[in-house]
Amino acid sequence: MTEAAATPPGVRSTRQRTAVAAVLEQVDGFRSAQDLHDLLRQDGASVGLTTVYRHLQALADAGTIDVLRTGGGEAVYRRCPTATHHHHLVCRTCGRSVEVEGPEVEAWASSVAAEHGFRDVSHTVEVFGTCASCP
Amino acid sequence: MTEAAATPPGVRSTRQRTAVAAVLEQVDGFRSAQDLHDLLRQDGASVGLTTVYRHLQALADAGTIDVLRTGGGEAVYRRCPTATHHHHLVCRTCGRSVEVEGPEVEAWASSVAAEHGFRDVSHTVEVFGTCASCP
DNA sequence: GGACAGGTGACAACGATTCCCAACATGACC
DNA sequence: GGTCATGTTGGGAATCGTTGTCACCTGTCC
Ligand SMILES: [Mn+2]
Ligand SMILES: [Mn+2]
Ligand SMILES: [Zn+2]
Ligand SMILES: [Zn+2]
Repeated sequence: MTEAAATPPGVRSTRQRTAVAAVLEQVDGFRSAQDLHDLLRQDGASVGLTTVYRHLQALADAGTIDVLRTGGGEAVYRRCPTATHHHHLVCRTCGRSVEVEGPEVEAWASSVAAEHGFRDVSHTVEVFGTCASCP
Repeated sequence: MTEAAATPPGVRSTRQRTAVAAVLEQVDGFRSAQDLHDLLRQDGASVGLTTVYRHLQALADAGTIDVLRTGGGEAVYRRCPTATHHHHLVCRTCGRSVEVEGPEVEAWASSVAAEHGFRDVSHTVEVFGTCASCP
C-alpha cells in the first residue's frame, strides 16, 4: 500500500510524462483530456494529444488519478490528493470538486449487492451541484 | 404524481413511438440505442436509428426511462417499473439490473452537499457486480 | 381533396477517443 | 563513439456513438 511509484518498473520518465503529471497538479477540478492538452500548450510544454491520452490512461489504470464521465459522455480526469477510496462532490458550473467519503454508502452498496447475490461488486457515487462561489 | 401519460399533450402516438416503447418493455436490463434498434429490426418493426434516438431521448427527458453511461462512454437505457427515485444494481456480464433504493444514500448526498455549500444537488449512484446466474 | 404541422429516416457531419506507423529518444553493449 | 534493441512520440486516419439536416411522408382538420 505504498505511494504509487513516480515511474513504475519498465516505464521511462520522459518530458511528456512529467508534463502531464505536472499539469494535473496545477488544477483543482476534473478536466478533459483536451482541456489538459490546451493547458500544456499554454504552459509552453507542448505534448501531442495522443500522448496526453496515453498518459492519462496509464495514470488512471495505475489508480493515480480518478476518471469520471460527464453527462455529455466525455471523460474527465483529476489527480486526487487522497489515495484511499472516496467520492466527489462536483460543481456543475466550474468543475471544482471536493473529495468526500461516506462509510454508510460503502456499507449500503455491499449489503444491497449481497442481498441480491451479486459478486465482485464495485460502485460509482458522484454528487453534482452548484458550488458556493458559482452563480 | 400520476403515471406518465402514454402520449403527453402535443405528442402524437405513432407506430415508431409505440414500437420503441414496446421493445423497452420486452427487455429487463439496460440496452444501448443500437441494441434496441437491432431488436426492433428482429421484431419486424423497423424504425430508423435516428428515430430510436429521438424517442429514447424524449422518454429520458420525460423521466419515463433511466439512462446511464457505460465505462466505454455509451448511453444505455432502461424502462423502469418504479417511477420514484431509485438506483441500480447492474450485472456487468449480462446487463440484468435490479432496482434498489437507499434512503441513507439520499440523506448522505444532501448532507454532504449542504456541508460544502453546494446547491441544486443531484447524484448518481450505481452498483456493479456479477449476478448470481452469471459465471 | 387540400393544406398544414409534425414525424420520419437516409445520409452527412461531429467530437471524443483510438489506431497506425514512421520518426525519435534512450540506454546497453561493443 | 557507433550500433542495436526497445520503448516513446505524435500527426493523421479511422472508429463509433450520437446529433444535425432536409426532403419526404402521414395524420388531422377544414
Ligand atoms: Mn478524488
Ligand atoms: Mn430503474
Ligand atoms: Zn463552481
Ligand atoms: Zn448477469
